[in-house]
Amino acid sequence: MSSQERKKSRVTLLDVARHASVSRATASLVLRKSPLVGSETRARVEQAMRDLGYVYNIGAARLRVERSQIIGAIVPNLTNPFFAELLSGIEEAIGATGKVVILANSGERVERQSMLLQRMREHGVDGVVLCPAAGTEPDLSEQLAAWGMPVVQVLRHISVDMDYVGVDYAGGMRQAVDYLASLGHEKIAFAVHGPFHSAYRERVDGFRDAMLAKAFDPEILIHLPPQLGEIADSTHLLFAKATQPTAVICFNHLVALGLAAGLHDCGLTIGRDLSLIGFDDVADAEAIRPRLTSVSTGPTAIGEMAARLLVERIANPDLPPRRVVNDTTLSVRQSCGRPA
Amino acid sequence: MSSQERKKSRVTLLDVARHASVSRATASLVLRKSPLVGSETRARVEQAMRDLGYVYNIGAARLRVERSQIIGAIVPNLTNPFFAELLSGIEEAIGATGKVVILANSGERVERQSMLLQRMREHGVDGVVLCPAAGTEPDLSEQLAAWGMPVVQVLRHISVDMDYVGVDYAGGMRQAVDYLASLGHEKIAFAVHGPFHSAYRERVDGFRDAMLAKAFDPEILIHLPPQLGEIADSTHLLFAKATQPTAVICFNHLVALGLAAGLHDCGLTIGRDLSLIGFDDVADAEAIRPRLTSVSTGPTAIGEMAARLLVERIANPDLPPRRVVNDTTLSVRQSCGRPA
DNA sequence: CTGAAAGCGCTTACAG
DNA sequence: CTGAAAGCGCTTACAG
Repeated sequence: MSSQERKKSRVTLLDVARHASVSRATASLVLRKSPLVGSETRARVEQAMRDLGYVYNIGAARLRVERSQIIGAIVPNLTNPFFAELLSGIEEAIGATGKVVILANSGERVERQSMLLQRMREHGVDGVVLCPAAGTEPDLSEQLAAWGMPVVQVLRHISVDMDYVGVDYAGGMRQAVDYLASLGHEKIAFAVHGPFHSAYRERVDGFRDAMLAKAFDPEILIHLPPQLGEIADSTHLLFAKATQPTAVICFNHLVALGLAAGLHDCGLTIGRDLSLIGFDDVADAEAIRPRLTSVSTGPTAIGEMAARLLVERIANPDLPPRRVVNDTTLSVRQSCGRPA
Repeated sequence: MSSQERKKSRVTLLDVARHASVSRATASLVLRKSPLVGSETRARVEQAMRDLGYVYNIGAARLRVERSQIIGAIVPNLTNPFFAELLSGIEEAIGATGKVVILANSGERVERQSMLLQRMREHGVDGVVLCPAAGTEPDLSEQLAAWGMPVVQVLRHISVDMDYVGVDYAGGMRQAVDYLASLGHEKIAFAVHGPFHSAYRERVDGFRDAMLAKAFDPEILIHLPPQLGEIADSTHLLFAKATQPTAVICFNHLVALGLAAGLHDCGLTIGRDLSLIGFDDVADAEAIRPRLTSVSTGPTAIGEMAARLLVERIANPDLPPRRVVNDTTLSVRQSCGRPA
């Protein structure tokens, strides 16, 4: 079928109305399932739609009502399985409402993020779920407000003026530290990496607070490079500080994977020579041996929740800003033992 | 800002035109960077756009020209890191053309996939990149053609009438088998799982052909359950056949991860007691110890290629259907040795 | 280069 | 329940 034929064969609501011998207004009411239309008429119209192969044109409808049924989702890194799970939760929940999600990857770049927001705005998205790129200025929030763009921040926050769905990183750190302390550990390192943002700060602060609460040295922070392969090869950094840790908490799933591999390379046995706790608990925590004890943050559920909040926000723009902070759970598996 | 104020403050092209003392037509030409407009006029119009905070309304434009600048991407499983990388390639390449991608997850369910295609059609997508759910009937292709919907199949194909971008699974199998044979292996198992589709068939057929070419027994197929945890616990199935394999090729990355873990649980050393080859080579092949020798399929590049083909197809609907089949590369690492 | 006009496919009062 | 009409914001000939 050539594109010309296609264009000619476009069936409109008026065609449907004529075929069913009703007015266009009535056909439109049937389309939107209005109770104003009698069931016999409705059936006739629906039959006409089938007969003619009618396709609803949301774009045209949108021009009248100010609602596109499209929402945007911007994440800093699609390749990270953690964000993939987040996205999967967003898509699931948004799809369930009959809407559709435009996906974009900011690649942790602020200018690219601006461009994407602008593009989404031109597409008339009803709102966006945003995991702000590291370095995003707080005043982005004012711009978005000036645009009248409903947004919910997810996992990272830049402003208290916008909805936020995230996780209780401090609580997670406490769970990890308390658990290690119960095993007898006192010299606990926190292995971090990646760019600086609210979730980074909350994890580090949470770690320090949890350590201080136990009167442990809160300053054993190990800075690791961003790439998976490089992390494994940087495992020696764990032992480069004055204090030799007997346990290490990982910033996230990538750090845990990398260190697990690196420790193996060093000939060290996890759980015996050194205890290891993961964070963010993505599916393959199960695939590491020994199985990785991990603080679970439930990215899928967070994505669903963020989507739900956005839908509410769109329906009711004047709601005060909300914060939803999910609890973490500690999944005890086999990577921690008593200090050597 | 209330939603009412927002509506009132909508700046249209006509406002811009008046502000710049030109006609709406001229303003429209400036918008689309037509060379017909003089540079002085152009500058005045652009200034007016800035002054007024004009936002281009793609939806309205779309109603005139039959092009939404939206494309759809449907994958069977977002959570699988392999598909996340694919998607990342698609998003990247589509974004580079200024278009936007609507993402959806079929969850490997055919009816859901139909619903998603219909929904995307109502949104007027210019085309879709589809990784068809297992069980998709070939006649979906006819329906899509009747719709006049440009589509490129990716990774899995259901019809020769539509563009396809995939990987040379048979070639990959040959690489794996030949490599193992060069190490002295003859009893090689293929560990499969998941639903049936073209990529499944091509891998299995490719495995058999490669084995037959070496005059090895081509029938050591091990069927594993779909979930990561269950795979590890099913490792004993490798040894339940009459012939005990000395090496196993994994259907994909999940199988490789699961079996690596399971073999560890059985007290077996990979590369010494049993050789293991992965397939699909996602990032964490590096995180397994020993490092996993793997057949790389490059999902990101495939996503980019599929996006590029779709853009071409949209521009030129009458092109004959094309097939792009990427070569795999064998990444030799440390999980294979000589037979025990 | 510009202006006036038609039209894309829908929704929404409004009068019947 | 129905019909006629206006309008959402843009693009596209067309005549100047």
